[in-house]
Amino acid sequence: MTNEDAGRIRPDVRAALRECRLWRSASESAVDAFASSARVQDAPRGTALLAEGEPAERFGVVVAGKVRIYHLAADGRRITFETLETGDPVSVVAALAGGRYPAHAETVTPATIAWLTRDALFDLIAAEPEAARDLVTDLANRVVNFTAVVQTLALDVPARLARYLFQRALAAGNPSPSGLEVDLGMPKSELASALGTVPETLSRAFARLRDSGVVEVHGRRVVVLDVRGLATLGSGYVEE
Amino acid sequence: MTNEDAGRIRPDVRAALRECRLWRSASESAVDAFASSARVQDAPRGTALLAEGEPAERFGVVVAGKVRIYHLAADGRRITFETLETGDPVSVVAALAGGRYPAHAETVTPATIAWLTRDALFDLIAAEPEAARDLVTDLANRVVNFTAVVQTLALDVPARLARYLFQRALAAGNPSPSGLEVDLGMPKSELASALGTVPETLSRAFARLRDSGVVEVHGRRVVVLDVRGLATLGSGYVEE
DNA sequence: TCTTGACCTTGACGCGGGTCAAATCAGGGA
DNA sequence: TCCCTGATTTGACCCGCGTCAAGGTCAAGA
Repeated sequence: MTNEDAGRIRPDVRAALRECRLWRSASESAVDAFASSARVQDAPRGTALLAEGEPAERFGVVVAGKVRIYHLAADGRRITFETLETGDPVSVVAALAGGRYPAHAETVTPATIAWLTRDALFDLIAAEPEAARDLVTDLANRVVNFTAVVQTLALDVPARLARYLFQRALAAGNPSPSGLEVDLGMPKSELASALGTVPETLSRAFARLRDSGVVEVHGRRVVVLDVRGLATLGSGYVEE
Repeated sequence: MTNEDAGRIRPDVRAALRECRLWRSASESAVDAFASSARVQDAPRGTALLAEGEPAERFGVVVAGKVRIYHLAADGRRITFETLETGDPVSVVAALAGGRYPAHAETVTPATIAWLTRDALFDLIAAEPEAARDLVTDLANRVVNFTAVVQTLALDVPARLARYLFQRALAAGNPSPSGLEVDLGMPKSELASALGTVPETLSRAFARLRDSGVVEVHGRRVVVLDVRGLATLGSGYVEE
């Protein structure tokens, strides 16, 4: 780990902090002050950044690279909660809650992390009410998302996959002659983990969707032929 | 629903708002101002307070009674997220996130709810930085709790039950000759829903724990004979 | 062309647990 | 005391999915 001189803020660190949605409305000077308190870590791929159960004394912001947040179940199975990229905060909720880290974090690629303290963040929101509002809104959205995750886990795997593809198709689908084309952007084994299952079961789920005629699968590229059918299989939420 | 005159704050409403941990550090005057903006609803048992999917325009605080927060899965199964009592906030995260309610809420007993607006809460935390800190901490704790819920759902039902009984035994167990006695305080069918299962499976889980010799079951009263064994079945976390 | 290895797919099998149905139990009222 | 209603328990059955094992595909490299 490298300690940065407060007087010299790395441009990539400043940019990443500026991009972080937790304090989007904060002033430039507040972010700079914040950035100058950061401790920057450049880590190779596969580095354990923090371990579940440790006291949560600090939090991070991803400056570059990808970071995986996951839980190791008692039987050794790994549940991936999320994969973080530039500008995303790492374990900020644990640090704010003041307890212990509820999950592990490790780098998936070579990555740079800026580490900050809970108190620095409290100072920031005390000084800038707009930032407090950003932070509260973001935390509230996380809770809502977790609620959705719990609900999704009640669905079977094909439905979870359908819901995932539906969201991806709407958010990042490229129109093509036969339908919306989605690039998974990760190995299917990775997707399986993100959906809370294993590659074999995911493979069968893809086969089901293919046989139902709602998607075509070509390696990592998936063509959604029937968006509405996909939404139905994913149990509703056609709205919006 | 009854609109309260701003000049006359119902004492039970004031007390409930005062008790709410979201703004524990707020001044008396701030809470009174907040309380005077509340709209109070006295609802009989079984009243639907809000429905999943509706725009989240307001949030509530339970003044009296019990409120169940739950999700209806596509197949009609009901998943109870939590049961709220006096001083607990209702759907405050949805209101803060500004989206739609992620779950249903209904009264389990006759209940009184004080309804408040998102803007009133933002005004409160803008005026009182300490309250902002309370709110942020509480939201962060909710996220951590949800993380724990997701992890718990990865366990089988006997393990989930063991974990639940372990926590209850530590938090509210009465020493008795043979061990810690815990009163479930609800029908087993209710407990089954809270643990994400059905009464039949819960009954079998109790039978497993009984046959293992870690608990005795007498209706709603459970005597924990072997706290350590219970913790082991619940997959660890003996610490603390 | 022949490896080698990463990734994906398919089949067989077992277990957990949800569902249906029936038996049992518990409490309240006439 | 007897009956009725709701809660709880038990047994039988089925389905989803995780696991183990066996290919299959593809690309890089010798």
